[in-house]
Parts: sequence; structure tokens; C-alpha cells
Amino acid sequence: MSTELPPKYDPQTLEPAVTQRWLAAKAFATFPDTRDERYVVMMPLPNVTGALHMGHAMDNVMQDLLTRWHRMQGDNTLWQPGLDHAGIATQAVVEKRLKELENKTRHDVGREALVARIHEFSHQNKLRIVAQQQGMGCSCDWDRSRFTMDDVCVRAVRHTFFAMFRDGLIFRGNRLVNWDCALQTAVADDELYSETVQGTFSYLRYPVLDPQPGEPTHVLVATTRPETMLGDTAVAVHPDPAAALAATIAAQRQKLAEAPAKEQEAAQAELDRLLERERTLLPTLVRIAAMAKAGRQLTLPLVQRRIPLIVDEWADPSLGTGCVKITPAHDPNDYQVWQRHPGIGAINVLSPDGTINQHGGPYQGQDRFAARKAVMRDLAASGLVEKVEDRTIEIAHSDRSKTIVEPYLSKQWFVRMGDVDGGVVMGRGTAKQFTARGLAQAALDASAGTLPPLADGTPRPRVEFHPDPDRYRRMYDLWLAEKRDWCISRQLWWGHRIPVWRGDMPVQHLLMLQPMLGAQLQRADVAAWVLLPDGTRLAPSAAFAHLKGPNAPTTVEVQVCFLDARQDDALGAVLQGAGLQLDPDVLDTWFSSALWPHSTLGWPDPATARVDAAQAPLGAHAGRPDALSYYYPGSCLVTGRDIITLWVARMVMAGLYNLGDVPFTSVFLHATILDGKGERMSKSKGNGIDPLDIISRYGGDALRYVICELQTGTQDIRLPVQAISPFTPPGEPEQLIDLATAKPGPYLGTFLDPATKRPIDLIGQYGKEGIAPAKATSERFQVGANFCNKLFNAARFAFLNLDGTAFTPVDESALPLEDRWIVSRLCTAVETVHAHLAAYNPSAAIAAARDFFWNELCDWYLELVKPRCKDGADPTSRRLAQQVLAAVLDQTLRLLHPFVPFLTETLWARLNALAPVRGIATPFAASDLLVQAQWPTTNAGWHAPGVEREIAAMQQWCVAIREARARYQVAPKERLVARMHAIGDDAAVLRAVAPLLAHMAGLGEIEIGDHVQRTPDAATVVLGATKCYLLGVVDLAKEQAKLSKEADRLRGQIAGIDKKLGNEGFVAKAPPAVIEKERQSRAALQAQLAGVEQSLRELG
RNA sequence: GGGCGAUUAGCUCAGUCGGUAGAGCGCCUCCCUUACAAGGAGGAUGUCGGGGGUUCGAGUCCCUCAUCGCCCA
Repeated sequence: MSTELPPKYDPQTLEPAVTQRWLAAKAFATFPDTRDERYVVMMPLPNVTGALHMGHAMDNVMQDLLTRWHRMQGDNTLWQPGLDHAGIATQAVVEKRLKELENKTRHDVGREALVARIHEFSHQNKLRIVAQQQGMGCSCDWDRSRFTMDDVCVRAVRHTFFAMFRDGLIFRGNRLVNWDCALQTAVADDELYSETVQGTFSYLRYPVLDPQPGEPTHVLVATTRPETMLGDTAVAVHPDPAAALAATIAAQRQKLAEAPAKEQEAAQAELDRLLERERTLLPTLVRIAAMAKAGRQLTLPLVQRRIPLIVDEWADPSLGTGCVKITPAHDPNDYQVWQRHPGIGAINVLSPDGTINQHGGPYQGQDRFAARKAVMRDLAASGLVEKVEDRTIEIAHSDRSKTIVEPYLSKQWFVRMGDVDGGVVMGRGTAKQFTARGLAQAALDASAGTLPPLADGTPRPRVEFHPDPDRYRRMYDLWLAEKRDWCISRQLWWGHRIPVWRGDMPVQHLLMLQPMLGAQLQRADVAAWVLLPDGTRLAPSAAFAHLKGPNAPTTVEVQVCFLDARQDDALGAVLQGAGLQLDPDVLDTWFSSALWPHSTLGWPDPATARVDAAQAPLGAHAGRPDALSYYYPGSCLVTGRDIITLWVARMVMAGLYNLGDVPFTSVFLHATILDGKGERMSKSKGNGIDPLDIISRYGGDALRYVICELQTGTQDIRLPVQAISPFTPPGEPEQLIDLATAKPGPYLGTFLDPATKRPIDLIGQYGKEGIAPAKATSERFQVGANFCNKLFNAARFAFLNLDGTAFTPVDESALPLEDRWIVSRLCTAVETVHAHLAAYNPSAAIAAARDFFWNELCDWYLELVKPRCKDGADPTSRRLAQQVLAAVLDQTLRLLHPFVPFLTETLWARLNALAPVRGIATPFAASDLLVQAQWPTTNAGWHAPGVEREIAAMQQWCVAIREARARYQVAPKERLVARMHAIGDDAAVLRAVAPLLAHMAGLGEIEIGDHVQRTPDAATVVLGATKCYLLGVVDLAKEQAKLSKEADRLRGQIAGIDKKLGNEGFVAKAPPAVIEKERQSRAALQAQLAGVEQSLRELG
């Protein structure tokens, strides 16, 4: 392989070549070995649904940064990559394409064919995602890549489900879910978005059954969804409407009294409205409340059902009609009312496809929106519609199908998060087994550090959050503390099917089967439950006893789960014969994600985990321990804030439940990437950026550099996004359109180009509409490309001078001043970068690395050694310079590698070729590939504080002289004569650095001492007690003005300090050290002022 | 409605223990100096969101208001 560098920095050719080298060498592969130090990062598995965006880029770069850093430190480092099948998101995309391209629904193609199509679709995306990750330089162990639908993961899901089901932690229950009628599945709260739509508010009259004299004949209710009245099971009124309304009125009076002027009017209007209600509506409500307490009933119109009038505080007398129709199966609040009044029951009137079911009487079969019209028409015909108002309504939509979701009562599977009588056995059968009060409590204990110690007494590791431990732990704890049961069933075809056979059975039938089934159901690899009609859950043996007893019901529900999936085939027919069916639903994607940190390592049994032939085996082999025992528990989970509850908490629970140990000990939460307007980046909004677009424009290293720089702490990041205008004529300079200020276009994801007023399409969805597609980019990444260009050129300069550099041990203290200085600064840089990385502060780390490289190595050291590298320089000095330059470049490349791996790896190869052995007193550890090289270690002998002070003085003088040169417009090439009036230490330091200063400040001659004299045309530069005269550059009048200004500035500063020192409080209370510091700085300023004043006198 | 966070240079952000504010980009001046114009040398730029308070001293601690964001219901 040639290590020659091209003349220009070109990431587009350089980076793919490096990727090939790494992959060919399997540089990221790792295996269990005898090292105790290990570092394990489990990639937050991206969805297979689409490509990666900048959020993933942040996530991946942070992981790679930590991974490379630890790998270089010699840890056995595993970064486990993989992909998530993302149940609903993926199925929705494939179904949408099916509809668009073939006009078919999933039911047209069937379950098996649909799953096959999704597999095919997933495969394409997997390739794309891996290409993106490799373009970013991700150093994952690709031979261990997993997919949540792989055999290994499928088995882990099965085992976990089985164990939780057997332990009674998984159960099926009746709950209100968000129902997506288009996809016909429950969707999670985080899969919803809300949108304002134009709707109506209909006032309906429900007849009172047998009204008594003086009682109202109807009760008025109001609703935005009239068709749900078919499922009403009650009407509620407040138990004490008078008191409730009085309280609201009192609160409004208070609000009015405190309202600022501009809100006065609105507050007064609201108060008037409430008082009006008190006069007109309240008497009726009081009467209705009394009727409710007397147990009166209503007739539900259209379906002619009797429903009770009940009292419940949910009915607010200040809103609507003061009475609320209660539809427990279709409204979350009404569901709560039902929980408080179980007697009223719940009636679900919707079929899964959103049509009215058999409970809707005459409306059965109608779509819910058609039924809404029909219900209103029929109610109006009966004179039961009081009025209809137009109203805008916030309504929840499914993010997957973009349709309105319906609250829907259905049977779903849940994981019990709360505490359980007798506790939950965690890590059953492992050496780490313990008992927790419940799953959520175990995860809470993990963050609090209150898990019980291991059997040998050592404390169990806890989970800590970075970089803000308290804040993020609070988010985690607050969510877990609710201990809300986790709904894990999804009515989809794509995913891990719920492995439970279930069905209703006549008790007689079940008892007949007992001789045949009884023994099977007792097996350790079979878990079964019998559910009585009242919800009681019994184990088979208890159930058989109970069902033979006196209070036995006639039918029961039976649920059976096999540990071994093959039993579904073997015994399925038998169970089917007995009337059971395999549950059609699949598991929530997060269920398999929760297992990721151990399923990928082969749990429950690495020895029998089936992986592809080309992949790293998970079981023990070739004398190595198995992957699970070596790599679990892992080290650090890197992810965004929004995932704390969805995933981090669930991984901790699953790890503790299956293995008795946490999956990781650190959680690094990085920032969220926002666009220029502060909005979250999203593909569908068109403000997202594909990392590959940045890479093709600026390079992967530039992308990484800037991402590291952006990650400062807890601060979210604004990344202004520009579109590359598609309207630029060929040959003309590219136009960028700022998306923060561009007006939105006709569709979501489109914008108007301000120059041409034509729309552009940022999401590639509107080709049919004739809208020009445009790529997004961000100029922020130019900074990263500039850095890389600088590094490339600095190294190129070094290489020009390093050919054949040999290593000879040399004591650091014997080096010339500038060599000792750069080595000392390097040492500080290494310590600083390391400390910032350890504190999860990549921005501070890369800033420290950059400052050293650019501001010290390039700006000073490379310039300082140039004379020693020239032809004709002293050979010994030249040889030393080469050795130090090679050594410093070596350490710098190592230090920068985790940030910009492609370029540093390229330069490393060239350095290896030119100067194979590098070091100062001893040679550094060699490595063919930088990715596997040793992280720079600090060397106490390199620190040279005295040298740093001398060079700092030289730099100060250099800058001051350059400033004077600029001010007096001295040509760069002109060599000046400097006379420096200095005494004592100052003079000694100046003499030591004089040759360096002369070179750097463009001085032809320097004279130092207390005897030097200025000339009238000399510029004077004053630093402390020392004055420097630059001969022959000055315009006398200008100089006088300048010095006067300078003297005024100094007097001002001194006056400031005098004021402080004159303050009795300050002198009395401030710490002595602070006072002393002020005194010293006053003395220094005073000396400088004296110098300036003298110069003024000298000017005349 | 509840919780969390933010507000510092034109832009994006740092700012440790309370001791008179920094970086990068952008801007201005000069320079194509034999690694780099994707560069070098120099320069300008701030009522630290507003108002109170604590303190000898507040960007930093406390209260309050305003604006913006996120999460939860």
C-alpha cells in the first residue's frame, strides 16, 4: 500500500480507502479474553424502517468516540451494532407502498406474504444504514451485527415472555387503548400527534324514564362525537353542583382581581358567563343531582337502552351542559368514571376497522363518520337535538397512518410493573438471583444503588446518568415510580408473535381433557393459566380442583405458553382441537429492544445460539469464555433524553429480571439536534439532514469533528439547515437557502425559494406534483473540514522534513527550549483531553485538542523549528528537531484519532513509513493501525513549567511586537531592530528566548539591557517593567496620542482597583489571597503606567 | 394544568469555588511568507432577557416577571 499523500486534502478518496483497510483487517473485531478491563457499548438499535438522520449521527459518533478511546486504552472493547424491526413503523411503510403500487391491503396478500415483503424491504434498509454508519467511521464489531428478528433474538424474546408469563408478570386485561382504525392496531401514546380539526359540539336530549311531576323530562348532554352515544352506559352529574360552581366562581373572581390590564376583559367575560350559568342552569343541575342520588334512570335514544343517572365529580357544572354522557369504552375520562362506578358497565360499539359493531343496533356496519351523520339525523328527527355548535377540536392522530385514533376498549397483554405479593425472583437460576418487590421497583433500586448485594457481599453495580446525574435520574425515577403496567400487544403481523394459545373452554370439556393434558401442563417448559369469569387466575392444578368444586363456572379461559417454539407445531393441533388459538397479536417492539443488551450476547445460552457462519460465535470456543459471561454487564449506553423512559428503564428491568444484573453502569445522554428555528429535526418536516449528504460534501471526519464540538453538556443544539438550491444554472456558484427563514411551501416538507419564489421539496415526496427536489446541508460543518485541511497540511509539512528520521534516546531536559516547550504542552493537552472525555464532555475535549494542535503546535512550534529544518542548519539540531517533531506528531495523531479517525489513520500510515520508531527518552509502542494503537499517556518528566513561562513571555512579546508592526504598517518582510530595556529576571528570560523571538517577530537585531536608548522614531511597546523600542517605524504625533490613550486606560484600571481596595468591606471581608492578588496587579499596572508616562516624556 | 430546561458578541455556544466575560463562525485591516487563502498576522464587537434581593463584590446564589423549548396529563 502506498502511503504517499496527495497534494490536497480530499476526504472523498481518503476515507473509503481507510474504511477498506479497517474492514479488511477486522480492526474492530473483538473476542472474550483474559483482560479484566472491558468496555461494552450496545448500540441503540436504529429502526430498519428508514435511513439515519443527524440524531443518529450524534448518537453514533458519541458511541464511536467512547469506543475508540477505550479501545486505545487497551480495554477489551465491544461495540455491538444492530437493527430494530420496528414493528408498526415498518409494517405501516410497507402497507402504504403496497397500497400505492399495487392497490392492495395486507388482507389481500395475507400474513405470510406480507411478512416476507417486509423482510425484503428491511434488508434494503439494513444495507443503507450500515453504509451510513461506516461512512461515519463507526468502529462496530460488524461480525456480531444483530437484527431483532434474528433467531438469537427471537429465542431470547420467547424465553423472557415464557418466564414472565409463568411468573404471572404477563397478563391479558381489558384496557382503553389508542386504536388506529386504518392499521387496525393499538398504538402507544408516543406514536400519536395532535392536530386541530374543525368539528361540531352537539347538544343532545336524553329522555328521563318516568319523570316525576316538576322534574325535567330530559337531561341535556353535549359531545363532539355523537356516534359514541350508542355506547353510553350512564349520564353523570356533579354530586354538589352548587358548591362546585361557587368554587369556580370564587376562583375566577380571584383571577380577575390579579389579571393584568390586557387580560381584564377576558377574565370579566368568563366571570359573567359563570354567573349567568349560576342563575339559569344551576337550579336544573341541582335537581338532576337529586334525581341521580335517588337512582333515577334515562332512556338512551335510538337504541332504547335504560341507563342510570349517576353522580361523579368528573361532571363539571361550569362546562358544557353540566351533565356528561359516559362512554367508558370510548373515552379515557369516562373510563375512569367506570372504574369508580363498575356497575354501569362498558359497551364497545366499534369494530377494529372503525365501523359500528353489533352493539350499535341499526347503525351496525356503518363507518364511524357515516354513523355520526346518521345518528344526528335520527336524533334530530325525534326532536332530541337541542343545538349544534361549530368548534375547533384538538384531536389525536396516529403518527403511522395519519388518521384519527379512537379510544377503544379491548383485551391487551400487559407486563405488570407494580409490586407483587411475595416479590419477583430476578435472575432466577443464576448466581446473582435475588428477590425484588416488583419489576419497576428493581429498576428504581438500580438507579438509587439500593439493590441487594451479591451473594459474596460485593455491592451490585448501579446505573448512573451523565453528564447531569441528578436531573436525568429524576426523569427515570419519576416515570418508573408510576409503575404503570406496560401494554405489550400490538395488532400487527410484523414482529414477535405472542406465544400463547388461548381460548374459552366449557369446564366439562376441560375436565374431560385433564387425564391427557394434566401432566403436560405440569411440565417445566409449559406455563398455563386458567381464568375464571370473575378474572381470577389459577394455575392448572388449582384450577382442576376448583372446577370440580361446588362454585365452578361453566366456561373458563385457558392460556398456554410453551418455552420451546417447536411445541407450537407439535402440540398446536391438539390445542386447536381443544378450541384454543394461537394469539394473533405481536409484541411491542420495545419488548425485544429491552433484551438487546443480553439477547445479542446469546442469552439464555450462548453455546447454542445460532448465528451466521461468517459471524463471531457466541459460545465458548478456542479457549475463550462465552460472550455473555464476558461482556455482560456492559459499560455505557449512549442515547437521547427521550429514550430514558421508553428504553433505558425497560432494559434495566429486563436485564435484572433475566440475569439479576444491570445491563450497563453508565448512561450517557447526548443533546437533541434542532434546526435553526429550534425545532426538532424530522425527516417528514424537511428540516432533517442525511449524514451522507454532509459526508459527501465535507467528509466523515468533518461531520464527526463538528458533532463532537456540538456536544457540550445538557444543552440542545441548534443546527441551522440550508437547502442547496436546485435552480442554480450550471457553472454558477451554488445558492444556499436558509430554511429557518424560508417560507413554507404548499405541502409539509416543502419550502419556497426566496430568489425564484418556486417551491422546493426537501423530503423527495412530491415528484408527481412537479416540485423540484433539494438536498439539505449545513454550513456549520465547514469548520470540521477546515480543521482536517489544517491537520493534513501540518502533517504534510512534517513529512517533508521527516524522511529517514531515526530514533535515539534523548533526555527531555537536554532538548532545546522550544522542544521542551511543545512536549510540555503536549503533556498538558493529553491530560486535559482525557479528563474531558472522562467527564463526558466531547466539546471541551475536542476544543483542548484543537487548541493544542492549532494554536500551539502549528502556530508556534512548527514555525519555531523551521530554521532548524532548513538546508544548511546545524545537523545535530536538525536531527533533534526531526525526532521531536515525529514524536509530537505521533502523540497528536493518537490524541485526535477518536475524533477524526479517517485522516489520522491515513497520516499514521505515512508517519510509520517515514519514521518507524518514535519517542523521546524511550520509544513509543508501535502499531500498524492507529485504531489499535495505544492512547497517549502522560509523562511527568515532560512537564516543564519554567520553560513554559519563558516561551509564554516570548509569545507575549511577539504578539505585542506584531501588533506594533501592524499598527505602524511595517511590511512583513522588513526586519526590525529592537532595543529592549529590561533588568534582572526579565532580561535573563529575554536573552534566553531572543533568537526565537527574533525569528517569530521579524526582528533583525535585538539588544537587551538597562543601558539601551530609544530613538525619537522608535515605537515603544511596554510589557510590565520592560520596554521595547522598535527603531525607525514611528510617526511621532500618532505615537503620542496612542501612548496617552494607553496611559488613560491604565489609570482607569488602577482607579478601579483603588476603589476596591478603598472599600472597607472588601478589605475586611475578602479572603487575603484575593486582596493580595489585587495589590499585585495594581503594582504591575502602576509599573506599566510609569513606563508609558516615561515614554511620553521622551517623546517630548 | 404539573414538571424540567433555556435566555451571554451579528450567529452557534463555553463560562469550574461568587472576584470586572471567552471560543468558533461571521465582520474590518494587511499579507498568495518556500505545510495550509479550507491559510497567516492584527483588530473591532457585550446594560450577560427585565426587575428586585443576598453579598465588600453577582453572568454565577435567592425571589419575581417576560419570552422560548421539552416532557407528562
